[in-house]
Amino acid sequence: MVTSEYMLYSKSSEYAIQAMVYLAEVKSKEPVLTKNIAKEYNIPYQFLAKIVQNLVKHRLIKATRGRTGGINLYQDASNIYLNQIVDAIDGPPPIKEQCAIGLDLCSDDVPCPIHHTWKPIRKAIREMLASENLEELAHRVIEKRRRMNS
Amino acid sequence: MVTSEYMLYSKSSEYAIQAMVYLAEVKSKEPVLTKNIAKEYNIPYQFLAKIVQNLVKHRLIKATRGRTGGINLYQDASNIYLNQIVDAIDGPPPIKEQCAIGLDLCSDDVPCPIHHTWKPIRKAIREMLASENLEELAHRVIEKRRRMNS
DNA sequence: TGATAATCAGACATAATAATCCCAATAATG
DNA sequence: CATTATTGGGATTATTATGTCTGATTATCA
Repeated sequence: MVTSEYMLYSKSSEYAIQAMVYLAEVKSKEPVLTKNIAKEYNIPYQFLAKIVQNLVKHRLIKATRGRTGGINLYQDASNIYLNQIVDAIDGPPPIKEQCAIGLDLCSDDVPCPIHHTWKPIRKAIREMLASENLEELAHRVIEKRRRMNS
Repeated sequence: MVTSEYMLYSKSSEYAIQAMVYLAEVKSKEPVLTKNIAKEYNIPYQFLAKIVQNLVKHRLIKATRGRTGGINLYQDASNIYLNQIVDAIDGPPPIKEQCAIGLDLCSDDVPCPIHHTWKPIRKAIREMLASENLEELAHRVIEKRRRMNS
C-alpha cells in the first residue's frame, strides 16, 4: 500500500477545507468562482463543484446561480470550525468509540490493548478540529504567503 | 462518505497487527494456522494469507510449509513494535512531513494553518506506534478476555 | 509413494473513493 | 430575447483498496 500519512478525513473533506479557507481569505462580498478556487489549489474543478454542492446543502456555503454567480461563506468565518466541514462531507463521527486496533468491544472498562494510549490522542484530534476556525486559518495562510514571498 | 474514524493505517495493517497479537498471545512453539487466526478475528482467510506472505518477506513472521505447517513470530514478541508491522505493510512514513490540510510546503518556518496544533499530535501517534510491543499487547488482550468472562 | 494439508504466487473480482461528463436551471447583459 | 456564464444534479468512468480463486510448491503421514 501507499499510505502517505495518518488520515483525519477524506480527500473530499480536504478539498472542502481548502475551498472554505480560500473564501475566508478573500473576504469577498461578491460571489467567488468555484473555478478559480479549483485553479488556485489545483483541485479538479468538477470534483470541487460536487463538494461545493454538498457544502451548500449543509449550509456552510451559500451559492448564487446565474451569470454573476459564485459562492460565499454562509456565515462569518469566525463561526465555522473544521469539524463542521468534515462532518458535513464525511458524515459525523461514530457514536461508539472505535478501537484503534480493530478489535470490537473496547471501552474504558474493558479496554483494547492500546485503548489508554489512543484515547487521549483521539481526543486531541477531535479538539483540534473543533477549535480551529476559518478566520484564524485564513490569517495564518496570509501570514504564510507573506513569509514565502520575502 | 462513510469514514468511521481517523485512520492510522490500512485495513491490511490492522489485520496484520491482529494476527501478530494472536501469535504473541498463544506463544505456541508449533506453527499456528493462518486459517485459525482468520476465524478467530473474522478476517477473510485468503486476504489474511496474502498479508501473512508479506509479513514473512519482511521477516516479522516465519512460515513453515507443508502438512504440519503454519506461522510463528520471527522473533520474541517483546522485540516487535507496532510501527514495524505498519511500515512493513503500508510502507514507511514519508520523508517530508505532510500538511494535515493538504497544502504543500509546510514546515516549522513556513507552517500551514494547523501546523503547530497537528505536529505534536502526529508525534504522539508515532510514539504510540513505536512504543507498543506485541508482548505487552498480548498481555492486555488476555486481561481483556478475563474481564469480559467474569 | 500417494493422499492430505499447509504456504506461495499471481491473476482475477468487488467495493469504495476520486474524478469526469453532460445537460438542465438560473440569472445577468447586450 | 438570444447569448453567455454560472451552479445543480444525475450518470458515468477511473483509480485504489480490499477481497477471492486457482494452481503450484512444500512437507507430513499412512
